[in-house]
Amino acid sequence: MKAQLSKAGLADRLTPVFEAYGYEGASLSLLAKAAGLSKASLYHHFPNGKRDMAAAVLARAGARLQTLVIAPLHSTASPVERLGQSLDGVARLYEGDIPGSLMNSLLVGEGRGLFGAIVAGGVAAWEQALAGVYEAAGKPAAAARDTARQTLERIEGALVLCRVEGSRAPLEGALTSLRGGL
Amino acid sequence: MKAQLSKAGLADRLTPVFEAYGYEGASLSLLAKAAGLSKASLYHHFPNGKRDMAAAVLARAGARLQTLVIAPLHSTASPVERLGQSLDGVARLYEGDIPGSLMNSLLVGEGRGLFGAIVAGGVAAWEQALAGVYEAAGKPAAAARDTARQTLERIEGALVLCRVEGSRAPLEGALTSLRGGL
DNA sequence: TGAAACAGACCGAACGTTCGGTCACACCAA
DNA sequence: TTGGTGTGACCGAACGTTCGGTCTGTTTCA
Repeated sequence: MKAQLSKAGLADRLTPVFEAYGYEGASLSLLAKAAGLSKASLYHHFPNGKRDMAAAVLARAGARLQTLVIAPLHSTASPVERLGQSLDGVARLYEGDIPGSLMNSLLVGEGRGLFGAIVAGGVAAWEQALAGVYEAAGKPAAAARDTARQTLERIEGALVLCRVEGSRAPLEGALTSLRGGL
Repeated sequence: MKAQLSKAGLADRLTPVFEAYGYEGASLSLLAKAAGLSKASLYHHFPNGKRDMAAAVLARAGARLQTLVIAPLHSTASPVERLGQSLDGVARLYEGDIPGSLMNSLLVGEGRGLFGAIVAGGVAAWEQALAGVYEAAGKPAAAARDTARQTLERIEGALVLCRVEGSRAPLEGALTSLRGGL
């Protein structure tokens, strides 16, 4: 038998654990249970252990960010449509009843030294793409950068508030509000 | 010797550890080193261990939030001045080269179940006080609530970006921008 | 002298990790 | 068609380490 679960599928199963518990909080026991495998089997797929698992999860999240959120910003549609599709992508990227930001959780504690640079790269790409759309919508370059930064702040802040309130409402509210911002 | 360090002073020393590492990541070794005490001595001050320490740190942070950020919102000054003083308080509350949100770090993993309700209470009080100022500034009640929510999102989001970028700049930028929002 | 403050040594449990080995299946010569 | 061999997926059990937490004191000062 070749593989009951692909590496990507495995990463998908591990994602919610890292998202909810952070790098240090995601114990091998929790990860094994989420994967439906033993700890030893996890090492068969990720020879370098937890670091490898988190890296795979982060790579998967980066790919999803790229396709769901950033790619729509570069499409040929009108700026308003591009922003709308990208925000739809955000809603799909952060799914679930209590959405959590992997980027946020993974940067608590030890994870910051390990994955900080990767996360920073993804965020920078997102911010730049957003600024491009706002500029295409007619804003001066400096104002477009400011608006892009504000958009990121509001999305990430809303995700924090989602965890505080234990609800999806803050994210949905922020997205609705942001859609009207252009 | 009665006490080389008061409980509040001790909590202040423990704060950066919880802030940077979260609840699970903050090990007793790290906490003891930060306090300048042995693990056994920490248990003298906090009989219930890590839970007590985190609770003390959180209580201290709540008190600082109250005096630095929320109290100014309730003063007799003009709405614009009240907001300005409160944002100054935010800058002082989140000090340091790479400011971190204790509320955010502490809600990753196990901490959410332990302290989620306390944090949610503090945030709700902050949001309500903000909405009061925006309403006093002439906004309709619904719009005031929306603006208050947005302000919180931007501050918390900026703190996330501070950790991503390893810099204090996002917070300062957001505060400057928010000051101009009234 | 009595009590508070503190620390070294220690505990069972859980941590991340590794090892030895089982199992199901693909492949191939007889 | 069959039996032997190879291989990748998988797991139980254990590794050494560190975890949160406790015990038995010694020091310090009113």
